[in-house]
Amino acid sequence: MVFTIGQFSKICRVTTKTLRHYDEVDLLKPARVDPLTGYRYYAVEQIDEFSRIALLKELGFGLEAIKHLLKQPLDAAELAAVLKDQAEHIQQRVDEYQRVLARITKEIDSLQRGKNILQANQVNEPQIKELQAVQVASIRDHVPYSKVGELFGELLGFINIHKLTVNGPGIFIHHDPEYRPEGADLEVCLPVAGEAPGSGRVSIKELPACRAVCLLHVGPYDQVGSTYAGILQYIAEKQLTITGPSREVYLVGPMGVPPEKYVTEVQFPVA
Amino acid sequence: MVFTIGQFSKICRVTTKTLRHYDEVDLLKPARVDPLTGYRYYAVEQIDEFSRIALLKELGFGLEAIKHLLKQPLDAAELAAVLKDQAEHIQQRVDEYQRVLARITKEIDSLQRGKNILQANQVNEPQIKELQAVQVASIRDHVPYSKVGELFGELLGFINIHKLTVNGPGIFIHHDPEYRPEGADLEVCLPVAGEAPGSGRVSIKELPACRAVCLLHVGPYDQVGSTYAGILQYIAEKQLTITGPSREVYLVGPMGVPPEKYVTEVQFPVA
DNA sequence: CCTTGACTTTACCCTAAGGGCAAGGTGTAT
DNA sequence: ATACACCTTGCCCTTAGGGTAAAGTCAAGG
Repeated sequence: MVFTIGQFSKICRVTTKTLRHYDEVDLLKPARVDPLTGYRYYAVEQIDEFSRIALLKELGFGLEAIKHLLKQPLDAAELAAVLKDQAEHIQQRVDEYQRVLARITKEIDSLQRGKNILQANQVNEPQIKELQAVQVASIRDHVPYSKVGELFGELLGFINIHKLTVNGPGIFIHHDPEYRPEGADLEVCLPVAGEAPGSGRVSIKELPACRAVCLLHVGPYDQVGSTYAGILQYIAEKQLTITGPSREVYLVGPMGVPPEKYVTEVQFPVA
Repeated sequence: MVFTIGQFSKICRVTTKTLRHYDEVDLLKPARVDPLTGYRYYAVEQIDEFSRIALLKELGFGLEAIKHLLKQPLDAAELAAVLKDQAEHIQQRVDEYQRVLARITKEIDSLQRGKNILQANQVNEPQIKELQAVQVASIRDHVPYSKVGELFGELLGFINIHKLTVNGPGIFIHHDPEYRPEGADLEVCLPVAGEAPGSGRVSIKELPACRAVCLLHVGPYDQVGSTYAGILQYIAEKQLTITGPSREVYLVGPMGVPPEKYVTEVQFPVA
């Protein structure tokens, strides 16, 4: 008993296009292909073969994965492990979407309180952001501000030695509650990927996620004061509470561009 | 204040590739493009423009949708409606994935009871399927079996007149509890898409979803008896209860192929 | 003035799972 | 012989960019 592709597609309730695709990717080859005409002919047993593929597809596997799963037979325990793994992947997807849903309802909410998200913001309006946790290499020390560049150099040396990868802009944390012209309690951080032990002055740690009021500062650092003032005024207006030391993130920093082009984001953790 | 694409990408925490892509699809064009070099230059205000795009993206909108959303300003009520609509779409995705999750856990379950899904089935082993609900045009009448072809012809005429589209194989429902050689209580159905009133003998209705024991029958109809026997034996073995009239689905039917190539699926609704 | 290195440009191919279409060959029935 | 349904390959399309290459541009240092 053998079927043409059209008949087989009706039996399996799929399009011929799909069957040709499966042929092409070696997932389900026809039992016979006429060497003269190229016509594909499928055998009855392939109905079952197809239905196993369809089952795996309903479980969310990709064609490549299905191919491997069908290639060599797994015993029940192995298969169960694969399925559990798959379930985890799907669960991650679900979690992602549910975060998105939460964000949407939050936005609808704030919309009804009169904030239209799509309205253009004033460029220099502070914004509340949810900062994500990030792994960094960091050095904390009491040094004058002018030495900050050297600390970043030290970090880069450490990162090179330990073969880590920098994956984000430099961060500068201001541990002093008030301004102190020299010997301030400073911490410089570079986001890194990879594992390494801290050593000497350098430690590997995680900057915790937090909510923060953020404001971009464009231009040289000597005018950063007004940006701080802007944030602090915003915090006062909204009656927020500062919950940690402020950070500066060097988005476009002193390498390669003149000071007027520096871009720094100033962040104050708040609740 | 104006930035090159690299600087702007750092400020916005996004790759240059993405910015070029947004340029290409007219989502975010640089404030100025040097006509000689093609260099893109972005203005400070575009940081805000970008952040609105990023926000919408976090809400799960596609780039095309974002473009339309940003093109003409919506008021709060309209925007809220759009967001609710979007939330519904996302919710559908979540539901789909959760159905998949349910299927996976079900399969793990049956795996632990010793059924390996990936094992090749006997080709003629009955299977339990969840049949989906489907809208059909149908005629029910007491006629001899030999007139069934004419009933399908009548349905096709109706479908042509009302400009419906057939979107599935013909279905034949056996309303008699036992065999009756003539004047049996038969119903023939064709799955259709579109809306139309029933008229005369033809009615538009929905075949309800159900669980059914299914078995393929390959070959001419006069040997269909053994297929019925196979199903009924299976039902008896598994101690299932028949919950409705049996159906035959004409997967590869009498049009264009000789009787030995007919493929029919026999289905018995069970609980 | 020249070189160097960082940065930028366009252009092409890739992703997953097919959908749509066109031009041309094939099978079967009348 | 012809009509018509069916089959073939081939090409382009979908999302949101990623990767790479070859070549042009920018600013700084010698």
